[in-house]
Amino acid sequence: MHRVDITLDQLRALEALARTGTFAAAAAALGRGHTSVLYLIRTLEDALGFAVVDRSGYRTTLSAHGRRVLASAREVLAAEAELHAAVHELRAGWEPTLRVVFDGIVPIEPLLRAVGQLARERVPTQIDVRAEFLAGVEDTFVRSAADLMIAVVPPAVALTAVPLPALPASLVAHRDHPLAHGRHDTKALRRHLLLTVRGSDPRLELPTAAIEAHATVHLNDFGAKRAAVLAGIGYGWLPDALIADDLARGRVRRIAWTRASRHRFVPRLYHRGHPGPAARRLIAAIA
Amino acid sequence: MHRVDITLDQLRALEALARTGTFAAAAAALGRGHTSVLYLIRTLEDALGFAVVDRSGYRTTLSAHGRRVLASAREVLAAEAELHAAVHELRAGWEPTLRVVFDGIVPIEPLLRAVGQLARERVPTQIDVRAEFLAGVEDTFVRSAADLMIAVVPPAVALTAVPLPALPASLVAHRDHPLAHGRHDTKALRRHLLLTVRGSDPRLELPTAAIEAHATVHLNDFGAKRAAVLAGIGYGWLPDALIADDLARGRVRRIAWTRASRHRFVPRLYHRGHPGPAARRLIAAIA
DNA sequence: GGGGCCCATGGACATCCCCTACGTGCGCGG
DNA sequence: CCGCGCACGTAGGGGATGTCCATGGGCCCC
Repeated sequence: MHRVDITLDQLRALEALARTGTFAAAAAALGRGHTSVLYLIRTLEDALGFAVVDRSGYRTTLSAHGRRVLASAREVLAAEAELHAAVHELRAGWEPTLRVVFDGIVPIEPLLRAVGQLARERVPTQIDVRAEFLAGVEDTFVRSAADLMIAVVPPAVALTAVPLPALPASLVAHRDHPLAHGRHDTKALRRHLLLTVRGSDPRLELPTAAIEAHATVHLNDFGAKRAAVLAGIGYGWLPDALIADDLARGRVRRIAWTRASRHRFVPRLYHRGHPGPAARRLIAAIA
Repeated sequence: MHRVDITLDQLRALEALARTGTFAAAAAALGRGHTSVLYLIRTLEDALGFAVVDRSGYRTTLSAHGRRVLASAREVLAAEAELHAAVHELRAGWEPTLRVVFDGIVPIEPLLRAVGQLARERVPTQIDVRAEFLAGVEDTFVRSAADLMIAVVPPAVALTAVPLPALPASLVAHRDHPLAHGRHDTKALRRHLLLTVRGSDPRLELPTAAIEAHATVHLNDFGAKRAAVLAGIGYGWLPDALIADDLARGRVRRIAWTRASRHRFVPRLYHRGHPGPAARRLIAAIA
């Protein structure tokens, strides 16, 4: 039976032999004596079970089998080159992984654009981006030991923060909802269904925190919340960016509450002490 | 400076270590003593320039760098597995390459379907399909030492042939062409422009071979020839499959020639003495 | 506290890999 | 036609390399 081990050295020898055409030139390209290449090719053929060079003529050429093996060998060597490139970048200081968790309430385009840019530059860093909502952001940030976080809820752990553009939000209801027209006080609001995302956090300091509505519905994300508002199920805070169209077409209306019908979420970009190069690039691109 | 060599053995050790979790189990999976794995990982770290396992705890785990390297290592090992698979198939008798040249006049679907099927089965054979026309088919067949050929012109070299369904063709002209209406003899045809593909071959035994028209135009393929006919430039033979729609809509008409206005091209599948498995599969699928 | 794992080190040793030296076959030019 | 250059190939030796055995020590769990 054949030996089944294949060595990268053997594949490199095959590649050099195919590229240069002769054993001697291949050996020169690899920086070794030509007998070394002879040995490598011979042991490669031993492992493969068939010849890769045609020795029938007085000058050797690659056999058809050899050319087929060469094609696969180049794949392996290309993968090895990728590994080397990644290793080189890692040695230059790039962090191997970068986990980002962000609040789905913020516009996603700047973040994705920056991530795409990094990926296009073949940075070795594996970037893992995850969307959560409100308090869920910090939960997964600490649970998965993430590096960056874009959160609206101020986190409990100590982190350095970079403020991002504020997100105006409005307290809205469907136009057919009783609260959609006229002016209402807190007592009036309390009689209707308040929609929140994942149990809105007191740290948000929303004006509605004191309402303690008769009934509250906790939804998973703002998309579901918007759908619920559009269905007339209840009322609640929604970011203006999400309902600009709905407001313009009159499908939903701001509630004229005696306290406030507008609020500004202030998302912040949080990171730990000393971000790596990829994290710095991402921070610079977002902030 | 670090050594820059990386060995497949080292990558295999890293992969086994990541998969099993401990040096001892990795060694067992690789069928060697655990010190061998220790050695491989140590020399790998030496080559990389950074640690791949985190030895700070009392149980070792992969470091973040190690996980990143592992991802690239798996790519290399996957490429190696591909190579092994190809080698295994080649040893089982599959030919490394299969060159097919066919006449563009024949319908291409059955051939492409068979090629796609082979490719889907991850056959190691590199399949190279090339379209030519008439005599050009045999030219490239002998020049590129191809294995299979679907030709309409009978080849000069001795090959075993498999007949394929005949391709009816018609002698046609545009409806506004003088030959499109009425009955014409050979002398009448000779006064008009005969369109041919790549200097039609006498071996085709077309009835028009004796015409020796006043002027003949040699085109590169039947697509161009159909376009020339539709433009009213001349008349000539076109396969019915190509002009079925044109005939139905009356854009082109069969020429009522006193000799014949229809012809049957008989394509044949030619191959050399002993086709390999991939060639046999292709022959069976087409014929 | 002891048994069971596991990592780690050191030394021995067989194998492997590469080199030097030399031989052979072929084409080419004087 | 015969040497010369080039390229492939073999033989043998020696140093590097990879693997194993034996041993030690740390930590968890019972």
